[in-house]
Amino acid sequence: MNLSPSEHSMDGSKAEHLLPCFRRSAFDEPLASYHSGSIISHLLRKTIHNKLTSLDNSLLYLPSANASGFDPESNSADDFAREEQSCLSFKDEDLSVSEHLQAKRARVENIIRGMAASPNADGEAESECEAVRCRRDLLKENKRKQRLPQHQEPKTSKDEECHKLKEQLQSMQRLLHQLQEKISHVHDQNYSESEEREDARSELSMEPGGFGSDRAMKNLKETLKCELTRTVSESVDTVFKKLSTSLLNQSSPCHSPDCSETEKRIPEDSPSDLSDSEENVNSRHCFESHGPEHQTEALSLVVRKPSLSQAVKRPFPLHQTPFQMGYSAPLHDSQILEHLLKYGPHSTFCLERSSPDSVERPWESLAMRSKLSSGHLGQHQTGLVSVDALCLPHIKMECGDLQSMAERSSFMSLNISFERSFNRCITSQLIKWFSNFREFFYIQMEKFARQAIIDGVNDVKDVSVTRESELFRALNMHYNKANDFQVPDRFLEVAEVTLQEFFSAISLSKDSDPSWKKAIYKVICKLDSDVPEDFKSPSYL
DNA sequence: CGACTTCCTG
DNA sequence: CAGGAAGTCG
Repeated sequence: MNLSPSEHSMDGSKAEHLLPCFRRSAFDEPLASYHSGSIISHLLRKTIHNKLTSLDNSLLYLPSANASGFDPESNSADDFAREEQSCLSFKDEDLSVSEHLQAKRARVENIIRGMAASPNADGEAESECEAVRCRRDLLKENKRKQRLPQHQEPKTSKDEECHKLKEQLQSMQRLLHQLQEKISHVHDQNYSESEEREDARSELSMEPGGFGSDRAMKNLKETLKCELTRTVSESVDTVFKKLSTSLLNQSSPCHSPDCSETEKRIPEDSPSDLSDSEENVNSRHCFESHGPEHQTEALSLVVRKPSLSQAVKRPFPLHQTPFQMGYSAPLHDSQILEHLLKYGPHSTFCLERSSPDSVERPWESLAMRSKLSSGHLGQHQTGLVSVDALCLPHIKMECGDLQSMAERSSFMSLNISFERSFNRCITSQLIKWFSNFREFFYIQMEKFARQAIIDGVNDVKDVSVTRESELFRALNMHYNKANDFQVPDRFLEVAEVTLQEFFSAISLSKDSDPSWKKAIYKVICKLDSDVPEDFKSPSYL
């Protein structure tokens, strides 16, 4: 059976409905390929984009918001309330948007609180997530209150909520105070320095000056940005280490004893094999990270393991810059930071990286460009690749001077807690995404297998997956909407095997067993690929 | 018990 | 895609 578009119900509109986040106008672009690296990169781009957008706004906003003076009882609360007012809309028709904003806000607040926490307060980071949850619950509760009669609200819980909210406010206030002090410190330092320089320059050229405060603010911003960037970078490292490990571990969903052998040995291929081994040579992706820990495992379902393995490899030598306009000369670090300040961390700035590898992978630039039109990267995207996780590790290394400056101003201590909370959030989110991707794959398999049975297919040999199959289109819409890469034949093979497994199981009514899918998972996980030796080498550390 | 996954729901 | 419940594993 060939699940062609005309034969099945999974038409484009339905696919679009299923995948609102990947919606695009053209559904009939030529089907290209999957590439796990791009998938990872998509995920991280979005993640970092979101995180940095939130963080950027928060970090750079907080000091100035209270520049007029710190008043814990009024200013912060008012600012908080104003922010609440501006961010949240409680119009009925905007409820979904409002909830979304609330969730975002909760994350931001979590991060802010993380910064406010003392470096030794391990428990605080823990409680921060709890606080965010409480806050989110509170927000939901408040919405519900608007609809319900007031007397239905227990007074005790209300008091508790007020107490929690107050604690959060106080925490934020402490943070604001700290930031204010640091601002004034940096400001004074830079102002006096610039004054000296200005005096000297005036003597020489009589040129009027007065850029001291601007410079101070710029330095401060750079410090903040650098710290933020560095933190994000390290967070991404951590995420990838955790993510790749976890996803490989769960690549054999079956936990039955007879599966142990499979779990010990790295399977050869999997439905995650979105590229075959040959194409995998080309699968090194711009988003690659590094870390102190040895990376030995990789994604299984949605993301090809070897690709992920390469995803944790440093994409470029330390002395090289990933920021490059096309293949032109690398940008100076100051340009990078300048760009970050001007256009934000998620702005379109970093194009193809300059690694010699990219020459071997002309598709990369193609893939990057294709993202332009795909709309994946959000409405703000106007260029190619964002300044995001792709480049952050590099920024980290290049801004050592600013970093030390930040250390001197004790940003490090704040940063530790910040990182911790941040890591937790971003990790869980990424894991969730990959989990969702895996889920989608199997859901589609089951769905189309059932459809085949309904369509009267009797022989499992008649079940096939081709590039013309509607099943393929559905998957491609999900994983490779912009057709960033050529889907390897191997993926089709694995998808077909999976579909046949589902078909057979359902045909034999095995789906009456609650754990009937485990047997299928067991088969599929054996199709996983080995982790490349390169990936295990110390050079990936 | 923490980390993760699957399943379900919105 | 996100959140949560429930189950699994080390």
